[in-house]
Amino acid sequence: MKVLIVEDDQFHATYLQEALAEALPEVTEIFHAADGAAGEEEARLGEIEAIVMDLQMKHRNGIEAARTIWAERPQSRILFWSNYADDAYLRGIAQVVPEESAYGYVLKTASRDRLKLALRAVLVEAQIIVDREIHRLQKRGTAPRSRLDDSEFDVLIDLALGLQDKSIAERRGMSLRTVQNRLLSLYDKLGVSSDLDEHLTLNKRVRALNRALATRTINIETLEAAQRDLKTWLAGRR
Amino acid sequence: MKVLIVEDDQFHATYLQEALAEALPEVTEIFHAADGAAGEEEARLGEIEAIVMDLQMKHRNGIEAARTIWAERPQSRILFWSNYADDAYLRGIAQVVPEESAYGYVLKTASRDRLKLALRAVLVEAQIIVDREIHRLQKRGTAPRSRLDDSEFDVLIDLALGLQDKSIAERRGMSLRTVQNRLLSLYDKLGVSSDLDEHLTLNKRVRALNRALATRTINIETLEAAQRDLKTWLAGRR
DNA sequence: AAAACATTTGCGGGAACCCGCAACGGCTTT
DNA sequence: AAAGCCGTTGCGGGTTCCCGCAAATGTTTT
Repeated sequence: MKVLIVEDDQFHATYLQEALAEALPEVTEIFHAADGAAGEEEARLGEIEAIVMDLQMKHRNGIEAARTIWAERPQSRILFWSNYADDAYLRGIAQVVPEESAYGYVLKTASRDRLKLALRAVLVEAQIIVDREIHRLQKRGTAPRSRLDDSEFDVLIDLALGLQDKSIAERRGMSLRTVQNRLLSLYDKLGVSSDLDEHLTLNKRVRALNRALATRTINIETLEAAQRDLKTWLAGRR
Repeated sequence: MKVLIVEDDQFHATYLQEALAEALPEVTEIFHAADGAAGEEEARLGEIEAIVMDLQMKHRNGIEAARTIWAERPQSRILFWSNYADDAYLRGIAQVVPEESAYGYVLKTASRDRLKLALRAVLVEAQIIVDREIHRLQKRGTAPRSRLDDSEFDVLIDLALGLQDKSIAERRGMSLRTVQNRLLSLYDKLGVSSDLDEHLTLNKRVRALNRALATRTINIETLEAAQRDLKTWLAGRR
């Protein structure tokens, strides 16, 4: 079996390599790429369908790389290995993972045993496994009071890019007032006006973005990717 | 000479330890702490004045730890060792570094030689040394078109927290209109309306925060720290 | 099929925001 | 001292935003 490691930190890459050798004796070859673009290339050339992928990398991040890899070989198994338990990453992955594939999400702080377990479960057994840590990120009470649904999330993205209500309505095919309804529930779920002093009225729009970042509902990579999407949408609209 | 390493990633900590041993034979003892709070404690108990500090750590980040360490022993030399070339970090450090101390900023991607050089320059020679990488973060044209001055930066922080014009004016002791002038120059410097489609009008407030994040002028740690500052200001205002 | 409930949409109004214009300092130049 | 420059402040008006109210439409329950 061939496995590809996509990871830009040298230490973590060698650690992974060792764990991989210990956990999966059936592995015959280990390839290594240091960023997303190189990872896509390696996977294509080597016809590799078992991949361990770091998420935050310089030029092209792990989710984007995964998207093109899965587009070419939907049955690829990918284990994401990340520093952070950001809900934003999980959401990004959920949007690109095809039906017939397997994936996993392990934190870099996980024990070696747990990593080895995940390696076997995803790469060999083609199971889906997600670190439980991610589901309880209640640190400092900074969790949204209830999970955003997809349409709310879309509006949040557009808000975060700086679009105004009218443009969001046009882009998402809703009426102006419906967009505003979504915003209201966003403000509620993100806890925009709950914390801090109650006599202090805030700019809800900005505060919503602030809270979304603080709760790790979105992160900077999300924003950068969303901006690229917006650009292609704008280009196709004329 | 005693040196303290504050770093929560085990691999990076041992790598640092090796580099330290190679670069500085005069080092007699190496201490290690895995997060900011523990680092402050170690420095206090061990009376250590030569420190290598990671910036992004779970609970208490490197800048906050540095602030309390420097408050207790202003002559401490601290070498910051970070994954990212964010202007936000440098600005944060510049705000807490006392006159009589030395510090440095090295990226984790720097070569071992450069790291060793920085270790000697800061910890032994008490020089100030900053990785040049930070000053040219023009990647994808995402640099502010001109550097923000301190008062603009203050307003940016307040904007990012979600304060509205009136509250910013009160907090910073300016008139409403002056706050708005600052905002205008912020919008200009951050390139709020330049990119994307020119027929698309944006919500400037949110877009400003978006751009400030994209250009690494501020980051999530900045926001979290700023929010704590705001809370104490609110508490002291009644 | 009727009733109960949820979601979408339009209308309207008060508040906040963006920003041009002009007056008023304070500071430097001549 | 006069003139010129720059940051600050007030005023006013056009836009956008936030959101209550109520009608229309869609969905589930009985």
